[in-house]
Amino acid sequence: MVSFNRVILAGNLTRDPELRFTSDGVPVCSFGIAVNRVRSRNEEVDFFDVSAWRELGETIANYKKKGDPILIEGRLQYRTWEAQDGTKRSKVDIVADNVQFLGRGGDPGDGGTSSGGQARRGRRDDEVDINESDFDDIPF
Amino acid sequence: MVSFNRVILAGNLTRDPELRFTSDGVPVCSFGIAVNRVRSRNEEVDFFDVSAWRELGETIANYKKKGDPILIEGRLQYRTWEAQDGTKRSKVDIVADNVQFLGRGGDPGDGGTSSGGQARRGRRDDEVDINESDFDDIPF
Amino acid sequence: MVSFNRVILAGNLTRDPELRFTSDGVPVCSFGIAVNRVRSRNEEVDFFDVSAWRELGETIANYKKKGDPILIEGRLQYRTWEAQDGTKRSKVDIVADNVQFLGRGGDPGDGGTSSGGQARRGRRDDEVDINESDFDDIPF
Amino acid sequence: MVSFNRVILAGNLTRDPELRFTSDGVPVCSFGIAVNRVRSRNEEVDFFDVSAWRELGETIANYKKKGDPILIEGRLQYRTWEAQDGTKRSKVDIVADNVQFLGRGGDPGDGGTSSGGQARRGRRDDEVDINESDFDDIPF
DNA sequence: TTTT
DNA sequence: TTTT
Repeated sequence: MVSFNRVILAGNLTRDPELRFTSDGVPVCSFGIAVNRVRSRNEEVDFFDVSAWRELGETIANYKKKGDPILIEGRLQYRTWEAQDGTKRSKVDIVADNVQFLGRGGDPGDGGTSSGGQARRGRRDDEVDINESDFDDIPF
Repeated sequence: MVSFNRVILAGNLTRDPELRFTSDGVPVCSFGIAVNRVRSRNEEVDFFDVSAWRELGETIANYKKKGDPILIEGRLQYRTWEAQDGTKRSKVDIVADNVQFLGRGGDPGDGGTSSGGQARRGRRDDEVDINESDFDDIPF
Repeated sequence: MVSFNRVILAGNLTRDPELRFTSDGVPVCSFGIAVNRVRSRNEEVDFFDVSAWRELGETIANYKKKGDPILIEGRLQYRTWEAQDGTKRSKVDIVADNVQFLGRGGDPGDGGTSSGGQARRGRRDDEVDINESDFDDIPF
Repeated sequence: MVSFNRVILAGNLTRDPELRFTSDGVPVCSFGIAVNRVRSRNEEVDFFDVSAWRELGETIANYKKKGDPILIEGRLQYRTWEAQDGTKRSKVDIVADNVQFLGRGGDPGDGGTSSGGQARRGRRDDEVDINESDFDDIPF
Protein backbone atom coordinates (compact mmCIF):
# COMPACT_ATOMS: atom_id res chain seq x y z
CA MET A 1 0.00 0.00 0.00
CA VAL A 2 1.95 2.93 -1.28
CA SER A 3 1.63 6.24 0.45
CA PHE A 4 3.42 9.50 -0.01
CA ASN A 5 2.51 13.00 1.06
CA ARG A 6 4.71 16.01 0.49
CA VAL A 7 3.94 19.70 -0.01
CA ILE A 8 6.25 22.60 -0.69
CA LEU A 9 4.86 26.13 -0.61
CA ALA A 10 6.27 29.63 -0.70
CA GLY A 11 4.20 32.70 0.04
CA ASN A 12 3.45 35.29 2.71
CA LEU A 13 1.93 35.00 6.17
CA THR A 14 -1.65 36.24 6.17
CA ARG A 15 -1.63 36.81 9.90
CA ASP A 16 0.71 36.79 12.85
CA PRO A 17 1.55 33.25 13.90
CA GLU A 18 -0.33 32.10 16.98
CA LEU A 19 1.39 29.85 19.50
CA ARG A 20 -0.71 27.50 21.60
CA PHE A 21 -0.02 24.48 23.77
CA THR A 22 -1.60 21.08 24.09
CA SER A 23 -2.73 20.00 27.52
CA ASP A 24 0.62 18.23 27.79
CA GLY A 25 2.45 21.47 27.12
CA VAL A 26 3.48 20.72 23.57
CA PRO A 27 3.73 23.92 21.52
CA VAL A 28 1.85 24.25 18.22
CA CYS A 29 2.04 27.27 16.02
CA SER A 30 -0.74 28.16 13.59
CA PHE A 31 -0.67 30.63 10.78
CA GLY A 32 -2.02 31.32 7.33
CA ILE A 33 -0.10 31.56 4.10
CA ALA A 34 -1.08 33.32 0.88
CA VAL A 35 0.42 31.90 -2.29
CA ASN A 36 -0.06 34.05 -5.37
CA ARG A 37 -1.02 32.04 -8.41
CA VAL A 38 1.71 32.25 -10.96
CA ARG A 39 0.77 33.17 -14.53
CA SER A 40 -2.71 34.01 -13.45
CA ARG A 41 -4.12 36.99 -15.34
CA ASN A 42 -6.53 37.89 -12.59
CA GLU A 43 -4.09 37.90 -9.70
CA GLU A 44 -5.63 34.93 -7.99
CA VAL A 45 -4.37 33.83 -4.61
CA ASP A 46 -4.52 30.54 -2.75
CA PHE A 47 -4.89 30.62 1.01
CA PHE A 48 -3.83 27.80 3.29
CA ASP A 49 -3.66 27.07 6.99
CA VAL A 50 -0.43 25.74 8.38
CA SER A 51 0.58 24.32 11.71
CA ALA A 52 4.05 23.63 13.06
CA TRP A 53 4.87 21.73 16.22
CA ARG A 54 7.44 22.07 18.97
CA GLU A 55 10.69 23.92 18.31
CA LEU A 56 9.79 24.65 14.72
CA GLY A 57 6.52 26.21 15.85
CA GLU A 58 8.23 28.25 18.52
CA THR A 59 10.80 29.56 16.08
CA ILE A 60 8.14 30.68 13.65
CA ALA A 61 6.11 32.30 16.40
CA ASN A 62 9.20 34.11 17.66
CA TYR A 63 10.52 35.44 14.38
CA LYS A 64 7.74 35.72 11.84
CA LYS A 65 4.80 38.03 11.50
CA LYS A 66 1.99 38.93 9.11
CA GLY A 67 3.27 39.67 5.63
CA ASP A 68 6.59 37.87 5.95
CA PRO A 69 7.63 35.62 3.08
CA ILE A 70 8.24 31.99 3.97
CA LEU A 71 9.09 28.66 2.35
CA ILE A 72 7.31 25.67 3.86
CA GLU A 73 7.83 21.95 3.48
CA GLY A 74 5.43 19.52 5.06
CA ARG A 75 2.50 17.23 4.53
CA LEU A 76 -1.13 17.70 3.68
CA GLN A 77 -3.54 16.86 6.44
CA TYR A 78 -7.22 16.04 6.29
CA ARG A 79 -9.27 16.74 9.36
CA THR A 80 -12.89 16.23 10.25
CA TRP A 81 -15.03 17.58 13.04
CA GLU A 82 -18.62 18.16 13.92
CA ALA A 83 -19.90 21.70 13.49
CA GLN A 84 -22.06 23.54 16.03
CA ASP A 85 -25.17 22.58 14.08
CA GLY A 86 -24.25 18.92 14.16
CA THR A 87 -23.18 18.69 10.52
CA LYS A 88 -19.91 17.00 9.69
CA ARG A 89 -17.21 19.30 8.39
CA SER A 90 -13.78 18.64 6.96
CA LYS A 91 -10.73 20.65 6.06
CA VAL A 92 -7.36 20.24 4.41
CA ASP A 93 -4.38 22.04 5.85
CA ILE A 94 -0.62 21.68 6.07
CA VAL A 95 1.63 20.37 8.82
CA ALA A 96 5.06 21.90 8.34
CA ASP A 97 8.21 19.97 9.15
CA ASN A 98 10.73 22.32 7.60
CA VAL A 99 10.63 26.05 7.07
CA GLN A 100 12.84 28.63 5.41
CA PHE A 101 12.61 32.28 6.28
CA LEU A 102 12.73 34.25 3.06
CA GLY A 103 14.06 37.76 3.37
CA ARG A 104 12.64 41.17 2.93
CA GLY A 105 15.23 43.91 2.68
CA GLY A 106 16.48 45.12 6.02
CA ASP A 107 13.87 43.26 7.99
CA PRO A 108 14.85 42.86 11.61
CA GLY A 109 13.82 39.39 12.58
CA ASP A 110 15.81 38.22 9.64
CA GLY A 111 18.83 38.98 11.76
CA GLY A 112 19.70 42.15 9.95
CA THR A 113 20.22 40.46 6.60
CA SER A 114 17.78 40.69 3.77
CA SER A 115 18.24 37.13 2.73
CA GLY A 116 16.78 34.33 4.82
CA GLY A 117 17.15 31.90 7.68
CA GLN A 118 16.22 28.35 8.39
CA ALA A 119 14.37 26.27 10.90
CA ARG A 120 13.51 22.62 11.22
CA ARG A 121 11.73 20.38 13.63
CA GLY A 122 13.90 18.34 15.92
CA ARG A 123 11.66 15.35 15.48
CA ARG A 124 9.77 14.24 12.42
CA ASP A 125 6.09 14.73 12.61
CA ASP A 126 5.39 11.03 12.37
CA GLU A 127 6.87 10.46 15.76
CA VAL A 128 4.52 12.97 17.28
CA ASP A 129 2.05 11.32 19.57
CA ILE A 130 -0.24 14.21 20.11
CA ASN A 131 -3.61 14.75 18.63
CA GLU A 132 -6.36 17.23 18.29
CA SER A 133 -8.02 15.62 21.28
CA ASP A 134 -5.13 16.84 23.41
CA PHE A 135 -6.55 20.29 23.03
CA ASP A 136 -9.30 21.50 25.25
CA ASP A 137 -10.95 23.17 22.33
CA ILE A 138 -10.76 23.05 18.58
CA PRO A 139 -7.17 23.67 17.62
CA PHE A 140 -7.74 25.12 14.19
CA MET B 1 6.77 38.36 -4.19
CA VAL B 2 7.85 34.78 -3.98
CA SER B 3 5.36 32.08 -4.73
CA PHE B 4 5.70 28.37 -5.05
CA ASN B 5 3.13 25.61 -4.87
CA ARG B 6 3.91 21.97 -5.35
CA VAL B 7 2.32 18.78 -4.01
CA ILE B 8 3.29 15.16 -4.50
CA LEU B 9 0.96 12.45 -3.26
CA ALA B 10 0.73 8.69 -3.59
CA GLY B 11 -2.32 6.72 -2.52
CA ASN B 12 -5.41 4.96 -3.81
CA LEU B 13 -8.47 6.25 -5.64
CA THR B 14 -11.46 6.41 -3.31
CA ARG B 15 -13.92 6.37 -6.18
CA ASP B 16 -14.06 5.91 -9.92
CA PRO B 17 -12.81 9.01 -11.71
CA GLU B 18 -15.58 11.18 -13.14
CA LEU B 19 -15.06 12.94 -16.44
CA ARG B 20 -16.94 16.15 -17.15
CA PHE B 21 -16.67 18.96 -19.65
CA THR B 22 -16.72 22.72 -19.37
CA SER B 23 -19.22 24.58 -21.52
CA ASP B 24 -16.35 25.02 -23.97
CA GLY B 25 -15.84 21.29 -24.13
CA VAL B 26 -12.68 21.12 -22.08
CA PRO B 27 -12.45 17.81 -20.23
CA VAL B 28 -11.84 17.76 -16.51
CA CYS B 29 -11.54 14.63 -14.45
CA SER B 30 -12.35 14.51 -10.73
CA PHE B 31 -11.50 11.83 -8.26
CA GLY B 32 -10.62 11.24 -4.64
CA ILE B 33 -7.39 9.88 -3.23
CA ALA B 34 -6.76 8.21 0.10
CA VAL B 35 -3.26 8.54 1.52
CA ASN B 36 -2.51 6.36 4.49
CA ARG B 37 -0.62 8.15 7.20
CA VAL B 38 2.78 6.62 7.57
CA ARG B 39 3.95 5.68 11.05
CA SER B 40 0.54 6.30 12.44
CA ARG B 41 -0.39 3.88 15.20
CA ASN B 42 -4.08 4.28 14.58
CA GLU B 43 -4.14 3.72 10.86
CA GLU B 44 -5.17 7.24 10.04
CA VAL B 45 -5.93 8.22 6.47
CA ASP B 46 -5.97 11.54 4.69
CA PHE B 47 -8.55 12.10 1.97
CA PHE B 48 -8.14 14.61 -0.83
CA ASP B 49 -10.01 15.71 -3.92
CA VAL B 50 -8.07 15.93 -7.15
CA SER B 51 -8.87 17.31 -10.56
CA ALA B 52 -6.97 16.85 -13.81
CA TRP B 53 -7.64 18.71 -17.05
CA ARG B 54 -7.61 17.81 -20.73
CA GLU B 55 -5.60 14.82 -21.93
CA LEU B 56 -4.33 14.03 -18.47
CA GLY B 57 -7.88 13.95 -17.17
CA GLU B 58 -9.05 11.78 -20.01
CA THR B 59 -6.24 9.31 -19.50
CA ILE B 60 -7.04 8.93 -15.83
CA ALA B 61 -10.74 8.54 -16.56
CA ASN B 62 -9.99 5.91 -19.18
CA TYR B 63 -7.56 3.77 -17.23
CA LYS B 64 -8.09 4.20 -13.52
CA LYS B 65 -10.81 3.09 -11.16
CA LYS B 66 -11.66 2.99 -7.47
CA GLY B 67 -8.93 1.37 -5.44
CA ASP B 68 -6.12 1.87 -7.93
CA PRO B 69 -2.81 3.17 -6.59
CA ILE B 70 -1.58 6.40 -8.14
CA LEU B 71 1.22 8.95 -7.81
CA ILE B 72 0.14 12.56 -8.31
CA GLU B 73 2.12 15.75 -8.80
CA GLY B 74 0.37 19.08 -8.92
CA ARG B 75 -0.54 22.19 -7.02
CA LEU B 76 -2.76 22.97 -4.08
CA GLN B 77 -5.83 24.99 -4.92
CA TYR B 78 -8.03 27.07 -2.68
CA ARG B 79 -11.62 27.59 -3.74
CA THR B 80 -14.53 29.50 -2.31
CA TRP B 81 -18.22 29.41 -3.04
CA GLU B 82 -21.49 30.30 -1.46
CA ALA B 83 -23.43 27.46 0.11
CA GLN B 84 -27.18 26.88 -0.32
CA ASP B 85 -27.85 28.64 2.96
CA GLY B 86 -25.88 31.69 1.85
CA THR B 87 -22.86 31.04 4.03
CA LYS B 88 -19.42 31.30 2.50
CA ARG B 89 -17.55 28.04 2.16
CA SER B 90 -14.03 27.18 1.12
CA LYS B 91 -12.06 24.10 0.24
CA VAL B 92 -8.54 23.02 -0.54
CA ASP B 93 -7.96 20.45 -3.25
CA ILE B 94 -5.31 19.43 -5.76
CA VAL B 95 -4.92 20.17 -9.46
CA ALA B 96 -2.76 17.43 -10.95
CA ASP B 97 -0.32 18.16 -13.75
CA ASN B 98 1.53 14.88 -13.74
CA VAL B 99 0.42 11.41 -12.79
CA GLN B 100 2.02 7.99 -12.49
CA PHE B 101 -0.01 4.85 -12.54
CA LEU B 102 1.31 2.57 -9.84
CA GLY B 103 0.75 -1.09 -10.42
CA ARG B 104 -1.24 -3.77 -8.76
CA GLY B 105 -0.28 -7.28 -9.73
CA GLY B 106 -1.88 -8.43 -12.94
CA ASP B 107 -4.26 -5.55 -13.10
CA PRO B 108 -5.73 -5.12 -16.55
CA GLY B 109 -5.81 -1.39 -17.14
CA ASP B 110 -2.15 -1.40 -16.27
CA GLY B 111 -1.68 -2.88 -19.68
CA GLY B 112 -1.02 -6.37 -18.39
CA THR B 113 2.01 -5.40 -16.38
CA SER B 114 1.97 -5.10 -12.66
CA SER B 115 4.23 -2.12 -12.59
CA GLY B 116 3.04 1.28 -13.73
CA GLY B 117 2.56 3.75 -16.51
CA GLN B 118 2.74 7.46 -16.92
CA ALA B 119 0.67 10.39 -18.07
CA ARG B 120 1.24 14.10 -18.26
CA ARG B 121 -0.65 17.13 -19.34
CA GLY B 122 0.25 18.57 -22.71
CA ARG B 123 0.03 22.05 -21.35
CA ARG B 124 0.93 23.36 -17.95
CA ASP B 125 -2.00 24.23 -15.80
CA ASP B 126 -0.97 27.85 -15.58
CA GLU B 127 -1.76 28.32 -19.21
CA VAL B 128 -5.26 27.09 -18.69
CA ASP B 129 -7.78 29.81 -19.23
CA ILE B 130 -10.82 28.04 -17.95
CA ASN B 131 -12.49 28.57 -14.69
CA GLU B 132 -15.14 27.24 -12.45
CA SER B 133 -17.51 29.72 -14.01
CA ASP B 134 -17.22 27.82 -17.25
CA PHE B 135 -19.27 25.13 -15.65
CA ASP B 136 -23.01 25.32 -15.57
CA ASP B 137 -23.06 24.02 -12.05
CA ILE B 138 -20.65 23.57 -9.22
CA PRO B 139 -17.79 21.50 -10.54
CA PHE B 140 -16.58 20.02 -7.28
CA MET C 1 20.87 32.79 3.27
CA VAL C 2 18.14 30.65 1.90
CA SER C 3 18.81 27.00 1.35
CA PHE C 4 16.58 24.16 0.34
CA ASN C 5 17.38 20.76 -1.08
CA ARG C 6 14.80 18.14 -1.85
CA VAL C 7 14.67 15.33 -4.40
CA ILE C 8 11.94 12.83 -5.14
CA LEU C 9 12.66 9.96 -7.51
CA ALA C 10 10.90 6.80 -8.57
CA GLY C 11 12.61 4.10 -10.57
CA ASN C 12 14.21 0.69 -10.27
CA LEU C 13 17.28 -0.56 -8.45
CA THR C 14 20.17 -1.12 -10.84
CA ARG C 15 21.96 -3.44 -8.45
CA ASP C 16 21.44 -5.22 -5.16
CA PRO C 17 21.77 -2.79 -2.27
CA GLU C 18 25.09 -3.04 -0.46
CA LEU C 19 25.19 -2.57 3.30
CA ARG C 20 28.37 -1.28 4.90
CA PHE C 21 29.30 0.18 8.26
CA THR C 22 31.29 3.18 9.35
CA SER C 23 34.15 2.60 11.75
CA ASP C 24 31.68 3.53 14.48
CA GLY C 25 29.32 0.81 13.35
CA VAL C 26 26.76 3.04 11.69
CA PRO C 27 25.06 1.22 8.81
CA VAL C 28 24.91 2.82 5.39
CA CYS C 29 23.27 1.26 2.40
CA SER C 30 24.29 2.08 -1.17
CA PHE C 31 22.46 1.31 -4.35
CA GLY C 32 21.76 2.61 -7.81
CA ILE C 33 18.47 3.71 -9.28
CA ALA C 34 17.44 3.93 -12.92
CA VAL C 35 14.77 6.48 -13.75
CA ASN C 36 13.29 6.22 -17.21
CA ARG C 37 12.92 9.56 -18.89
CA VAL C 38 9.26 10.21 -19.44
CA ARG C 39 8.13 11.28 -22.91
CA SER C 40 11.53 10.58 -24.32
CA ARG C 41 11.38 9.13 -27.83
CA ASN C 42 14.68 7.37 -27.49
CA GLU C 43 14.06 5.57 -24.22
CA GLU C 44 16.65 7.52 -22.32
CA VAL C 45 17.42 6.63 -18.74
CA ASP C 46 18.95 8.57 -15.90
CA PHE C 47 21.15 6.71 -13.43
CA PHE C 48 21.80 7.87 -9.91
CA ASP C 49 23.63 6.66 -6.83
CA VAL C 50 21.76 6.66 -3.57
CA SER C 51 22.76 6.11 0.02
CA ALA C 52 20.58 5.55 3.05
CA TRP C 53 21.75 5.53 6.65
CA ARG C 54 20.88 3.54 9.74
CA GLU C 55 17.53 1.78 9.99
CA LEU C 56 16.37 3.04 6.63
CA GLY C 57 19.52 1.64 5.03
CA GLU C 58 19.11 -1.69 6.81
CA THR C 59 15.49 -1.99 5.71
CA ILE C 60 16.38 -1.39 2.09
CA ALA C 61 19.27 -3.85 2.26
CA ASN C 62 17.01 -6.47 3.83
CA TYR C 63 14.04 -6.17 1.51
CA LYS C 64 15.08 -4.78 -1.84
CA LYS C 65 17.10 -6.20 -4.69
CA LYS C 66 18.16 -5.39 -8.23
CA GLY C 67 15.21 -4.51 -10.44
CA ASP C 68 12.79 -3.59 -7.66
CA PRO C 69 10.79 -0.41 -8.12
CA ILE C 70 11.23 2.19 -5.40
CA LEU C 71 10.18 5.74 -4.51
CA ILE C 72 12.89 7.82 -2.87
CA GLU C 73 12.79 11.12 -1.06
CA GLY C 74 15.98 12.79 0.03
CA ARG C 75 18.53 15.44 -0.68
CA LEU C 76 21.14 15.97 -3.35
CA GLN C 77 24.71 15.68 -2.18
CA TYR C 78 27.89 16.99 -3.73
CA ARG C 79 31.10 15.17 -2.91
CA THR C 80 34.71 15.70 -3.85
CA TRP C 81 37.73 13.46 -3.57
CA GLU C 82 41.17 13.04 -5.02
CA ALA C 83 41.54 10.38 -7.69
CA GLN C 84 44.38 7.87 -7.86
CA ASP C 85 46.18 10.08 -10.35
CA GLY C 86 45.96 13.08 -8.04
CA THR C 87 43.27 14.90 -9.99
CA LYS C 88 40.32 16.31 -8.13
CA ARG C 89 37.02 14.60 -8.82
CA SER C 90 33.46 15.37 -7.81
CA LYS C 91 30.12 13.65 -7.91
CA VAL C 92 26.47 14.32 -7.19
CA ASP C 93 24.39 11.64 -5.54
CA ILE C 94 21.33 11.31 -3.32
CA VAL C 95 20.99 10.76 0.41
CA ALA C 96 17.60 9.20 1.03
CA ASP C 97 15.59 10.00 4.14
CA ASN C 98 12.33 8.38 3.15
CA VAL C 99 11.60 5.46 0.91
CA GLN C 100 8.51 3.72 -0.43
CA PHE C 101 8.63 0.20 -1.71
CA LEU C 102 6.62 0.07 -4.91
CA GLY C 103 5.18 -3.31 -5.76
CA ARG C 104 5.70 -5.80 -8.49
CA GLY C 105 3.02 -8.42 -8.70
CA GLY C 106 3.47 -11.26 -6.28
CA ASP C 107 6.96 -10.26 -5.32
CA PRO C 108 8.05 -11.82 -2.06
CA GLY C 109 9.92 -9.15 -0.21
CA ASP C 110 6.86 -7.02 -0.64
CA GLY C 111 5.40 -9.18 2.07
CA GLY C 112 3.27 -11.21 -0.26
CA THR C 113 1.33 -8.25 -1.55
CA SER C 114 1.87 -6.73 -4.94
CA SER C 115 1.46 -3.24 -3.70
CA GLY C 116 4.12 -1.56 -1.60
CA GLY C 117 5.53 -0.83 1.81
CA GLN C 118 7.17 2.05 3.54
CA ALA C 119 10.31 2.88 5.42
CA ARG C 120 11.73 6.00 6.96
CA ARG C 121 14.79 7.00 8.88
CA GLY C 122 14.38 7.34 12.61
CA ARG C 123 16.49 10.47 12.58
CA ARG C 124 16.70 13.18 9.97
CA ASP C 125 19.90 13.21 8.03
CA ASP C 126 20.85 16.65 9.30
CA GLU C 127 21.38 15.27 12.73
CA VAL C 128 23.81 12.73 11.45
CA ASP C 129 27.29 13.41 12.63
CA ILE C 130 29.14 10.98 10.49
CA ASN C 131 31.22 11.73 7.50
CA GLU C 132 33.08 10.13 4.70
CA SER C 133 36.21 10.32 6.82
CA ASP C 134 34.60 7.82 9.18
CA PHE C 135 35.14 5.23 6.52
CA ASP C 136 38.40 3.45 6.14
CA ASP C 137 38.12 3.64 2.40
CA ILE C 138 36.13 5.53 -0.17
CA PRO C 139 32.48 5.00 0.63
CA PHE C 140 31.06 5.49 -2.83
CA MET D 1 7.53 0.93 -15.09
CA VAL D 2 7.17 3.75 -12.65
CA SER D 3 9.31 6.79 -13.11
CA PHE D 4 9.39 10.09 -11.35
CA ASN D 5 12.07 12.73 -11.16
CA ARG D 6 11.68 15.99 -9.32
CA VAL D 7 14.17 18.30 -7.61
CA ILE D 8 13.62 21.52 -5.72
CA LEU D 9 16.61 23.57 -4.65
CA ALA D 10 17.17 27.00 -3.17
CA GLY D 11 20.59 28.60 -2.99
CA ASN D 12 22.81 31.20 -4.61
CA LEU D 13 24.33 31.44 -8.07
CA THR D 14 28.02 30.58 -8.01
CA ARG D 15 28.69 32.37 -11.26
CA ASP D 16 27.00 34.64 -13.77
CA PRO D 17 24.60 32.66 -15.94
CA GLU D 18 25.94 31.89 -19.38
CA LEU D 19 23.58 31.91 -22.34
CA ARG D 20 24.40 29.75 -25.33
CA PHE D 21 22.50 28.53 -28.37
CA THR D 22 22.14 25.16 -30.02
CA SER D 23 22.92 24.95 -33.72
CA ASP D 24 19.18 25.37 -34.25
CA GLY D 25 19.20 28.59 -32.30
CA VAL D 26 17.56 27.28 -29.16
CA PRO D 27 18.78 29.18 -26.11
CA VAL D 28 20.20 27.31 -23.11
CA CYS D 29 21.33 28.99 -19.97
CA SER D 30 23.91 27.37 -17.68
CA PHE D 31 24.82 28.35 -14.19
CA GLY D 32 25.95 26.96 -10.87
CA ILE D 33 24.11 26.97 -7.58
CA ALA D 34 25.49 26.68 -4.06
CA VAL D 35 23.16 25.19 -1.47
CA ASN D 36 24.31 25.53 2.10
CA ARG D 37 23.82 22.38 4.08
CA VAL D 38 21.34 23.05 6.80
CA ARG D 39 22.27 22.03 10.34
CA SER D 40 25.77 21.25 9.31
CA ARG D 41 28.33 22.20 11.98
CA ASN D 42 31.10 22.63 9.48
CA GLU D 43 29.34 24.93 7.07
CA GLU D 44 29.31 22.44 4.26
CA VAL D 45 28.01 23.44 0.87
CA ASP D 46 26.64 21.45 -2.04
CA PHE D 47 27.40 22.68 -5.54
CA PHE D 48 25.29 21.83 -8.57
CA ASP D 49 25.18 22.67 -12.24
CA VAL D 50 21.87 23.78 -13.68
CA SER D 51 20.64 24.39 -17.18
CA ALA D 52 17.46 26.11 -18.33
CA TRP D 53 16.12 26.17 -21.86
CA ARG D 54 14.39 28.73 -24.03
CA GLU D 55 12.48 31.62 -22.43
CA LEU D 56 13.25 30.43 -18.93
CA GLY D 57 16.96 30.37 -19.74
CA GLU D 58 16.83 33.81 -21.31
CA THR D 59 15.05 35.28 -18.32
CA ILE D 60 17.62 33.91 -15.92
CA ALA D 61 20.48 35.13 -18.12
CA ASN D 62 18.90 38.60 -18.31
CA TYR D 63 18.09 39.10 -14.66
CA LYS D 64 20.34 37.01 -12.48
CA LYS D 65 24.01 37.19 -11.63
CA LYS D 66 26.59 35.59 -9.39
CA GLY D 67 25.52 35.59 -5.77
CA ASP D 68 21.81 36.00 -6.38
CA PRO D 69 19.47 33.74 -4.40
CA ILE D 70 17.20 31.54 -6.46
CA LEU D 71 14.61 28.78 -6.07
CA ILE D 72 14.76 26.07 -8.72
CA GLU D 73 12.38 23.30 -9.65
CA GLY D 74 13.34 20.73 -12.24
CA ARG D 75 14.62 17.26 -12.85
CA LEU D 76 17.86 15.46 -12.27
CA GLN D 77 19.76 14.56 -15.38
CA TYR D 78 22.49 12.00 -15.91
CA ARG D 79 24.95 12.59 -18.71
CA THR D 80 27.87 10.67 -20.09
CA TRP D 81 30.67 11.66 -22.40
CA GLU D 82 34.12 10.59 -23.36
CA ALA D 83 36.98 12.55 -21.83
CA GLN D 84 40.02 13.79 -23.74
CA ASP D 85 41.98 10.77 -22.58
CA GLY D 86 39.33 8.41 -23.88
CA THR D 87 37.94 7.46 -20.48
CA LYS D 88 34.22 7.48 -19.99
CA ARG D 89 32.91 10.17 -17.69
CA SER D 90 29.50 10.91 -16.25
CA LYS D 91 27.84 13.72 -14.40
CA VAL D 92 24.58 14.52 -12.66
CA ASP D 93 23.09 17.97 -13.06
CA ILE D 94 19.71 19.70 -13.01
CA VAL D 95 17.42 20.80 -15.81
CA ALA D 96 15.22 23.59 -14.45
CA ASP D 97 11.63 23.98 -15.59
CA ASN D 98 10.51 26.55 -13.05
CA VAL D 99 12.44 29.22 -11.22
CA GLN D 100 11.71 31.79 -8.55
CA PHE D 101 13.87 34.82 -8.05
CA LEU D 102 14.42 35.28 -4.35
CA GLY D 103 15.16 38.80 -3.25
CA ARG D 104 18.10 40.55 -1.78
CA GLY D 105 17.38 43.97 -0.34
CA GLY D 106 17.28 46.70 -2.93
CA ASP D 107 18.76 44.58 -5.64
CA PRO D 108 18.21 46.06 -9.07
CA GLY D 109 17.39 43.15 -11.29
CA ASP D 110 14.72 42.31 -8.79
CA GLY D 111 12.91 45.28 -10.20
CA GLY D 112 13.63 47.49 -7.24
CA THR D 113 11.86 45.28 -4.77
CA SER D 114 13.60 43.12 -2.25
CA SER D 115 11.19 40.32 -2.60
CA GLY D 116 11.21 38.08 -5.64
CA GLY D 117 9.92 37.35 -9.10
CA GLN D 118 8.99 34.33 -11.09
CA ALA D 119 9.77 32.66 -14.34
CA ARG D 120 8.67 29.47 -16.02
CA ARG D 121 9.28 27.69 -19.23
CA GLY D 122 6.57 27.97 -21.84
CA ARG D 123 6.93 24.34 -22.70
CA ARG D 124 7.69 21.42 -20.42
CA ASP D 125 11.12 20.01 -20.83
CA ASP D 126 9.79 16.64 -21.93
CA GLU D 127 8.57 18.15 -25.13
CA VAL D 128 11.99 19.45 -25.93
CA ASP D 129 13.45 17.71 -28.89
CA ILE D 130 16.97 18.98 -28.66
CA ASN D 131 19.94 17.12 -27.45
CA GLU D 132 23.56 17.52 -26.56
CA SER D 133 24.42 16.50 -30.07
CA ASP D 134 22.81 19.70 -31.27
CA PHE D 135 25.76 21.52 -29.85
CA ASP D 136 28.95 21.88 -31.77
CA ASP D 137 30.94 21.31 -28.63
CA ILE D 138 30.33 20.00 -25.15
CA PRO D 139 27.63 22.14 -23.60
CA PHE D 140 28.52 21.64 -19.97
C1' DT E 1 -10.17 35.44 7.94
C1' DT E 2 -6.48 36.90 4.21
C1' DT E 3 -0.13 38.24 2.05
C1' DT E 4 3.23 41.18 -1.45
C1' DT F 1 -18.24 10.59 0.44
C1' DT F 2 -13.91 7.31 1.23
C1' DT F 3 -8.65 3.49 -0.70
C1' DT F 4 -5.22 -0.88 0.37
